[in-house]
Parts: sequence; C-alpha cells; structure tokens
Amino acid sequence: MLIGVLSKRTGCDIETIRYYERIGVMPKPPRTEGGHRVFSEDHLKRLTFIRRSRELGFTLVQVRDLLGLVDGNDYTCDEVKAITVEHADAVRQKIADLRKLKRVLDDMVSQCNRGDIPDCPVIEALFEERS
Amino acid sequence: MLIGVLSKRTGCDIETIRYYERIGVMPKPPRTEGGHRVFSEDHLKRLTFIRRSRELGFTLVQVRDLLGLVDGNDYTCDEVKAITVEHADAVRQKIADLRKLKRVLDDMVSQCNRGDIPDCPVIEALFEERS
DNA sequence: GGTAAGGCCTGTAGCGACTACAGAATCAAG
DNA sequence: CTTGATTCTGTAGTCGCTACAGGCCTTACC
Repeated sequence: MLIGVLSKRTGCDIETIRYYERIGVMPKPPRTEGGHRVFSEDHLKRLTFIRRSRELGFTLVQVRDLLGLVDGNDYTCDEVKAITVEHADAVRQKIADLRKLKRVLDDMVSQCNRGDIPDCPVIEALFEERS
Repeated sequence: MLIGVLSKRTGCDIETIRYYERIGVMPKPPRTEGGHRVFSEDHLKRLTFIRRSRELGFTLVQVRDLLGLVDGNDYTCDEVKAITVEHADAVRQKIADLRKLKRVLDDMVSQCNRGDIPDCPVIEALFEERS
C-alpha cells in the first residue's frame, strides 16, 4: 500500500504521515526500488491509533508514551489509565476556563445594543485591567 | 518608563512586549541615547488592551483588527460586536468539542478497573477507528 | 571618577503539530 | 513509449510566544 492509499484509509494527510515518520512515532517503512514508501496493515493500525489519540486531544508526547507502553508489550492498565486521567483533567480545566471566558464575552456583547454609535462598551471593557 | 517597569505594571513579559513591537501591534517607542525603549502611559494603556484581549482568547489578528478600529477612531459598536460575537461562537464550539471529548475519555477510564493486568480497554479503544 | 550589579539591547533559534510549497523522480495505464 | 498522476526530498511558513548568547547602558555606591 502506497502513502496515498494509507492517507485515504486513515484520513491522515500525506504530509502528516511523513511528518510522523520523521519525528519517529511511525516506523520507517520499506521502499520500492524507486524509493516510494510501502506500508502494511500494521502501519495502518498504528497510524489509526495515533490519529485517534490525537483526535482525543493527546499530545504527540503522550501518544509517544502510549505507543511506548504498547510497543513494550508489558504495560499495565494502571499506567495507561494514569495518562488518560491526567489528560481528562486537563480537558476539564480547559472547559472550565473557556466557560468563564464565554461568560465574560457574552456579558460584553449583551451591553452592546446601541447600534451604530461609537463608544462601544466592549472596547471600554478591553481597556480595563481585570475582571 | 523603561520596559521592565511596563512589564511589571502590565504583567506582560519583556520579550513579549518586544515581540508585539516587532509584529506591529505596539508602536515603536522613542529611545534613550543609549537605545533603551521609553514608554508612556499611552503605551501602557494599549498594552493593557492587548493583554486583556489575549486573555479573552482573541487571536493577535483579531486584536489587530480591534486596534485598527480603535485607532481609526470611527468604529461603530456593531463592528466591534461582530468580532466579539464571532469569537464567542468559536469559544462555544470549542467548549462543545471538549465536552464530547471529555465524555469519551471518561468512558474509557471508567472501563479501566482491572488494576495491574494488561489488556487495557483504553488501548483497545484507541485502536478503533471512530466513536 | 571608578566599578559593580543590574537592566536592557539585537538577533537568532526553538516550541508543537502540522502545512505548503518547489522541483525532481517514479509509477501505472493505455 | 508516452502521459498524467503520484510520490520523493528538503526547506520554509504558521501562531504566539519563549529562551538564549553575547554584548551595551544605567545607576548606585564608594
């Protein structure tokens, strides 16, 4: 399977696949005589794992860690769980932050009902130091 | 006021202030004979505006747009509102995405109660293609 | 006036996770 | 054998900073 096929089957951009190889999360595949990469089903499986992890917001460092556990083949559920829980916590924190932000933005917008006159309350709010 | 003072009064890192000047969101300040930057209260006001906007998650491009309106001095409330509403929408979308994500992560973790044995359900889930 | 400590300067490179080329080589189909 | 699609390498760009290195300037104290 050439890189274009792998790309289509995983939904992962060709450039990104090559990038993953360059940084070492995907192994270097064998090549044709002309130098084109040839991928196997194992490669597909691994790339799917990476994509899925990224979709779930894991960083590439975390993906590398997870893959390290999988590759070592001696991982325990607890190790994996630890990485996942840590990530879930980070997501929870981010959601909380964004909600706070959203409230402030909505507040600002709600004061904005004066149509086309200047002296916008949003601008004034942005010149304030805190909230 | 030298850059260190401005930094302390705004909470904005010195390197960042210089970066803002480089990309043109902060104006080039006058200098001492020796070449040190000298800032005024206007600079402080502008930097506060930038910081606050960034804290609220506006991109620097949006900040530039907002500043453009302020600088032009002929902005209308509607123009500012449009930028803010657009941003608020993006934040709303991001929150929704993260919540979906969090549910998946929590689901995965909740299946993870087998202590120190291998065969982790999280890993298995990551090898799946969708959810 | 001398000196030492701190602050400031420029320029460059790095982060994360890609994305976007240019210009050349290779492959598959007809 | 030719054509057109695919793939190759290598480099540079994105965003919003951050982190140096190796200097110069300023200020306070003696």
